[in-house]
Amino acid sequence: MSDRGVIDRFVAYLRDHNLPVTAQRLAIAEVVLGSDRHLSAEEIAQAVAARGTAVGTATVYRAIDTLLESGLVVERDFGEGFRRFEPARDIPHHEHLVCTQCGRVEEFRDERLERMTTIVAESRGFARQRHRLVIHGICGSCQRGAGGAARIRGDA
Amino acid sequence: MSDRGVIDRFVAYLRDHNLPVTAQRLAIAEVVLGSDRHLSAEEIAQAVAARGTAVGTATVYRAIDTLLESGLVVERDFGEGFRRFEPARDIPHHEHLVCTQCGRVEEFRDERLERMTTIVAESRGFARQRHRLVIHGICGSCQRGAGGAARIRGDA
DNA sequence: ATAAATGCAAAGGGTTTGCAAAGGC
DNA sequence: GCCTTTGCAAACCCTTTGCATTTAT
Repeated sequence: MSDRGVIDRFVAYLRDHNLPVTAQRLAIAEVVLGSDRHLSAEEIAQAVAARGTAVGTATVYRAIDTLLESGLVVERDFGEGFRRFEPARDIPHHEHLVCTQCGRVEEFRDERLERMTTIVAESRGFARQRHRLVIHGICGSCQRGAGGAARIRGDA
Repeated sequence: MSDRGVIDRFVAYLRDHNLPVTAQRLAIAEVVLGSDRHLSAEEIAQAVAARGTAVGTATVYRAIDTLLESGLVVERDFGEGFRRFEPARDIPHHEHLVCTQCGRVEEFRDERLERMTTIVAESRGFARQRHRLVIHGICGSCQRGAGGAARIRGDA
């Protein structure tokens, strides 16, 4: 299930920074790094609790901070009013396709887009740093009438 | 300053929906519809107060809801932890370029991008509804060393 | 032994809601 | 006059912080 190698890298990061390797940090790291979804802080807490080692909310957020600082996890904001987190995989950068019905998130990569953003930014005098593209639509299974659930705050 | 025509359309919308045309709604509509910036709820409240007619926070949010429903205003989420609002101009859709230093927001339009998002969505079985692209970078004046201020929450 | 992490609960920021008072139609 | 809006304050959600206690090293 969870990729041992990534956990080891997190432990190495903790050691490097003289940060204690606690059971809570490990449990949280295993959940986030082992997930292929974009988890919210609450979902992380629930998943950790489901494994038998419940942790406090503050601990989840503090562990997430550490994971973000380690670079092993990245945060996402889909305009839901809260953040989501996902393992920073080898993929250098990718865009998101979000189902407005069930909340499912798919990823994709497009190099043309990458180039295009640089050109646009420069044409307006901006030094491009990064970009973010989210396409909203209805996924295949929802189009076929599978009852969805999640609701996200509309943004243009 | 504010475009009378748009206000009239808002009044027409209110009439059409049997919603009272109150001084507060008008003041808020004039501020939002007359602005060329992306205002936060708080900024709207301040601007309205500056005009001499202070309104409560709840009223600002409720009036914004009405403006959104009327289609005359659209909301934006730049990952700052709160929403911003801008008049829905004739521009059908546009992207944003945000300065990570001073917070300045510029808009632009790109048709190729529009098409590209439809193609990508369809290739993955999604029925495209809308998309959102934000490019982060450093604007010209900040590159030349003008002290910025605003800080936005990092998102990839 | 020491410095840091944990948990809890309280605080914090943006937004929403309940309800009595005010006001448009 | 009836029904909606307003304002205030309390409630809400997500997130952060303070502090006593537990824990890794």
